[in-house]
Amino acid sequence: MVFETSKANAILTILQGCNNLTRLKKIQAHVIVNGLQNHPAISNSILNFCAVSISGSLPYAQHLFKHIQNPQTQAWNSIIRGFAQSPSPVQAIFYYNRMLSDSVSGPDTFTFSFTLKACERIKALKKCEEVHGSIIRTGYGRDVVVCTGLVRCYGGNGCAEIARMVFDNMPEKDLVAWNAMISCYSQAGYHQEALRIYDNMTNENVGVDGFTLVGLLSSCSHVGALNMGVKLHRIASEKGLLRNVFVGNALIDMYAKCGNLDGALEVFNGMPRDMFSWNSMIVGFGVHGFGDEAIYFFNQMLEAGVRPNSIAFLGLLCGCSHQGLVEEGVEFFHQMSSKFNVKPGIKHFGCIVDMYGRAGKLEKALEIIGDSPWQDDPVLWRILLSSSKIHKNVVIGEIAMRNLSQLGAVNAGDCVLLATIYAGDNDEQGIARMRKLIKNQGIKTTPGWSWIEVSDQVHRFVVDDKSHPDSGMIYQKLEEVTHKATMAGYVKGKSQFIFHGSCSEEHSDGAVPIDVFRSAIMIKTMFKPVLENGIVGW
DNA sequence: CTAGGGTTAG
Repeated sequence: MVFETSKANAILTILQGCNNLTRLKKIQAHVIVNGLQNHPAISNSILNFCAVSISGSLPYAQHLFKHIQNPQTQAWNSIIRGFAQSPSPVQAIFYYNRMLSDSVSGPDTFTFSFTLKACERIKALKKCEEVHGSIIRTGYGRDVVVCTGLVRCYGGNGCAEIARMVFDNMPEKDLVAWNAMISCYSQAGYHQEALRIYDNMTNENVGVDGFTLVGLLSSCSHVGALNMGVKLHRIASEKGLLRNVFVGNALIDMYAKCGNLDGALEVFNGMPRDMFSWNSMIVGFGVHGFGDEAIYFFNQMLEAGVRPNSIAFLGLLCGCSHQGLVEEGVEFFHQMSSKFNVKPGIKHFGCIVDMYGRAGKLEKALEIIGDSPWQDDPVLWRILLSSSKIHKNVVIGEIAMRNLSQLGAVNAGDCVLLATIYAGDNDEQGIARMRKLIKNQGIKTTPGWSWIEVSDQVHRFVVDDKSHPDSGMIYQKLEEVTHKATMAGYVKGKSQFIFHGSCSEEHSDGAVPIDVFRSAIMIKTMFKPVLENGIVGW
């Protein structure tokens, strides 16, 4: 077929600047008038626009595709790519299947990339494996981009080990490939591995960019690797990446999770902000018990014109709960749905139950559970049970336990909690009942663990852990710290009150000397598993 | 000249 080159080129230029469907259809009419509807570059360009562009139309792309007699690889790629990024990625896989079975055009690197994207999004592990086979058979197994797609696809399907194998077998790895491996580990929760990848990549001269830092920082937040985080902060600063919102947000979150709220604030002040930035600040202050600050940032966010979502409220309510700001918490809880159109989830109810519970308003807490759509979930009852323990309330404690029992959700921690309540009431029979319950039902305890970062290494440990070579020295130091804290007013078993500095009868004035606060944080960290399982003295 | 990698809750 012969086409008029000058006209075809003119139309192609116009097509490149096209940004909406109505205009495209006008150009298309022009194409037909000039007999260019079968010009390969033009028909591909039109199809690609409809399939891929945000202002295109996938149904229309499908319609066009149907009328192509022998679709070439590029046409298949357009339609597969379009569906891979659409709300229904399965369709991309249907087209891929049809391409392999019906078409003479074979898949290329683009086909595999787009198909893998679809597999990743719909979690089609079987298909991913099958595509992997085709990739190897067709000789694309050494392509960096295709392999990066495989790494992501396996990673997103919960197969981090296989992702790692694909990664290790790549003949050459560029920065994007390294970043994909890091974020794969980070998102799968293999934080130590993510950080270790960074050590390997520094030897390879591929450099570091914002993507690298975001993945690594996210892992630092999760394992509390503050020293490492600070090191990454310095790199971000050197590379001029502090005004990158993704990097900034990851830094804010890292500092906040590690308890360095000043550090979080410093980053926050020097960058453009989005919803993530505000949420990280609110949640950061909230989970560390700074309710006033959480409220302050919440209000600032509203002033900045950012609409709060459910996470913002989670941080806010958590802060109110931990600081004992009951009135404020209740007010925000109501405003959630009435003013901001955010539906409270189970965790928001959990905050409110916890808030009333800590404040000693156990009947109110019970009422909230009754009014919530989550009476069939053990979580709220368990919060009520631990509130009952704080306030030594046998009646409500037993109600909570009865509900847990009816749900078949009783665990060892629950029994310990109720037993502690009985102990406060000198109810020997009650204690014995709980002891028996644990024994008879064979309810297992999962040991809690904690961690501490020494230079760049994060050490994990459990209760009574003696596995560390320096364990003798460690326990000696712990003894020393505990002694100092006790001298300053720390009471064993009451650390959660000291930690939050308010809302308890023992420390009702809320005035806690700063060194006690620091020690309490250390003790809280070191005894975290003990406190959470409530095993002390059991 | 159509590819691949990013943050908050749990």
